Amino acid sequence: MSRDSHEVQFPRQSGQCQRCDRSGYCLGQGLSRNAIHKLLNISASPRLLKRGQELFSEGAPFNHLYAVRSGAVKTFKITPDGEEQVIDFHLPGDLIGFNAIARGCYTASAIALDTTSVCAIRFEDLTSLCMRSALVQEAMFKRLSALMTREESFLVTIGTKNATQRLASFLVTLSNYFTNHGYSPNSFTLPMSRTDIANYLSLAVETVSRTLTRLQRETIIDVQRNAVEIRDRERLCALAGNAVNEQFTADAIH
Amino acid sequence: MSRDSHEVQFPRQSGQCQRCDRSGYCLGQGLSRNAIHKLLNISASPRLLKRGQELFSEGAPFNHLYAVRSGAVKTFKITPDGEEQVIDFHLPGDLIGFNAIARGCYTASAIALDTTSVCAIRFEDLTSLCMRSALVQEAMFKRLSALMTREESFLVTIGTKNATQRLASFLVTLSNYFTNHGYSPNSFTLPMSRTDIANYLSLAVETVSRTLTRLQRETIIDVQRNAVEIRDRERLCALAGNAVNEQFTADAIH
DNA sequence: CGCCTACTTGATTGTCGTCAAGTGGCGTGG
DNA sequence: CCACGCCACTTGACGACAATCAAGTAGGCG
Repeated sequence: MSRDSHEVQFPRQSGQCQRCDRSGYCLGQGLSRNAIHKLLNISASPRLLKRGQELFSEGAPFNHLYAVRSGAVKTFKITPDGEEQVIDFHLPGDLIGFNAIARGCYTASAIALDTTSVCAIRFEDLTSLCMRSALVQEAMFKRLSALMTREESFLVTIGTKNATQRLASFLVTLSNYFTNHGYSPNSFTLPMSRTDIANYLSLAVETVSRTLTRLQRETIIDVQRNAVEIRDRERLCALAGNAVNEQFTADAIH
Repeated sequence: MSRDSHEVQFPRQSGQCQRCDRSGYCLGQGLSRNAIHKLLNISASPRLLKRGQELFSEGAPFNHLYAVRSGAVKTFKITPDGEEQVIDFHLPGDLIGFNAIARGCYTASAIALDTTSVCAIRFEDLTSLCMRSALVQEAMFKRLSALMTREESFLVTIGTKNATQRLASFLVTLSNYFTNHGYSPNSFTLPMSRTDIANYLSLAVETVSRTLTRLQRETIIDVQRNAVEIRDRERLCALAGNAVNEQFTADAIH
């Protein structure tokens, strides 16, 4: 890192992976205790980011993957006309930076949406660990594959769904994440702004706002600022899935 | 393969990778001669598909990656409402099936758009090769990463560009592919139908047709059936990139 | 208290999807 | 060999959904 001026330096915390409550999780579930221990030897120290602080920027040389421990991160690109295109949101348990492997430099910028703690994992170390542990290698391939699958289905979402369905999918995805991580499925806080959501879902901010309002009027959700409550999971999922019938939308307009 | 009834059987050809004119290429450039030879030992026999024949189908158990040797393949999903969503087109040199690693079954179906020859690569063999060769492992990671980057930028295309820009991007991408593979950059044949293009670019068939016509009227391209000729690469790239000025579109309408 | 930013709400426009009617190439069968 | 029918594609008319433009509201922070 000493010469890596493109990446922001953060104060080192005392704890290592051993102290992390997600010990080993960041490289994939299904790893044996043994594999986790091997892993621990290569893990770098955690870093703390304040809201709005940059983790890495597009084009910067790639050396580390980052595992999100807490908080939230968005990755994004700036299009030639100066618009921000949000690529993805990353929550605890996510690993960021895989895109950079091929080119050797990050293909997007990453900033913290909130106070965030990340573990830097030297990619060089990780690949050498993969050479020694078939389990870790398998976990890496699986993780990369899962990310591709995720992007692929997101692509289908953007390509085929309308604004309401996109928002619904987005909320359901978030809810599922929170459920899987032991939080309340039906009541959570959006770590990102409306503009971020809009840029992520390829919609205008106004459309996001209007659609959320409509979902609220339909008593499907309740939104107070960034606090979301899912009131009718049934209907939300129906919309997210593939609502063929759009009467809802028609009704909701009036 | 004996129990793999979900995958279509094709007559085995006499040649192995040794006879393939793309020897070793399928697992990534940058591999040493040595690595390629290791690779050759694990490569399975090539298969021949006729136009419209299925290589694998969504949900079938995953055992093989497929390297396209010649021809063209499309991967697609069927949405709940019965529509076909084209995920990607695959040309010679491409490796198909990475998405399946995580779940253990294919996440999309694949069919040949034309007479096509593919090499089946047993994933199990490939991972074990990765354990023995750091070069192959690196190539695999890079390839997966490159695929993610590609999907990511395609996502930006779908999310931010209009019909004209999407078509232009599509044509430029194809042209670049042909250029990189030693074919004419400005004159090629589309292996896929208008409907496939539409499903891929998330547009209506009619829009694809209209837009191609418009590009032709503007003397940017020339389309005769599936034969495409790029007449004004300059303007096509301008449209594909990020044409801020849309006068072209305005003009072309009349 | 006041400014600034984030968000909301309304009015209008435009792009693209849908519906509908052609056109043309190609294979099949008489 | 021609006629027919099928399918892929084209072209036109219309309407809908979401973007844009514009104004207004409400928190958060100095």
